[in-house]
Amino acid sequence: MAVVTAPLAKDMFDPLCPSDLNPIRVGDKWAGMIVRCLELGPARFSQLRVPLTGITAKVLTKSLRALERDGLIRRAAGEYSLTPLGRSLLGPLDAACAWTREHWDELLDAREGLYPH
Amino acid sequence: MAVVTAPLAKDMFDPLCPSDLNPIRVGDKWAGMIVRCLELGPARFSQLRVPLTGITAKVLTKSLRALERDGLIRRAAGEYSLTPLGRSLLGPLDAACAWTREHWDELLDAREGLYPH
DNA sequence: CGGGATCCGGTCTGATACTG
DNA sequence: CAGTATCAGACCGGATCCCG
Repeated sequence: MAVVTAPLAKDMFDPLCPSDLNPIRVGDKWAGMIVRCLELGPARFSQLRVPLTGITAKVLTKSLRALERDGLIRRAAGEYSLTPLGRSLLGPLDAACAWTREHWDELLDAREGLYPH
Repeated sequence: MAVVTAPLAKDMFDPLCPSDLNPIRVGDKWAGMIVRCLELGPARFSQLRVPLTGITAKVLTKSLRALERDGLIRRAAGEYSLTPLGRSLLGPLDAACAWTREHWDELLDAREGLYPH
């Protein structure tokens, strides 16, 4: 796969999205988004910080280390990329995202009243 | 679906299984297992405690409340059961379980050395 | 039986400062 | 640039006791 040199979009993820509603998660809070970012190609630390709005260096470091420890990503020459194992995770991750998109309104309805207006 | 009167098995889940290795999760630590239990039919509080080895009443209560709040389970007449939304979650949950089974040895290898012997 | 109240130790988080 | 160190506060699951 070719290296993507285009910068990752700032609005790749909606920081206002109440993603805590999603009952399906991959790793910690950020792991799923990190995998999504790396799906497009290797990226550097500071590149990853752009779409992951509001993440601190410490937390990003911790998430990256956890993913590395679990064999899902690899670090080489200052760039992070998915391992084959990490890439294989994209399948179930897509399934989870599809489910969430499909049932998003039901999830919101279930919590209706908890988020007035 | 008929009500399952047979008790849930004590060894439905392996308490020694290092399930923290699984990068895909549904809700909190227990939510996935609870959904699995209810897949077989409605169950009561004390029935659920049997396969969920070691769970305390407080934690089970909290998990059940969270699942109820999110519209995945419903409580009626002292029995918990899956809602249609909760049942629809079984698809992606199966996909996640399949991925984990398929890559379990790779996950263990990745952490090799962290668990000596 | 089905929880609620309380306490506690560990973890996670954010902010800030510092470094190779 | 790519982190590490540190500290304070929030949050977490687990244990224990209690209650209708």
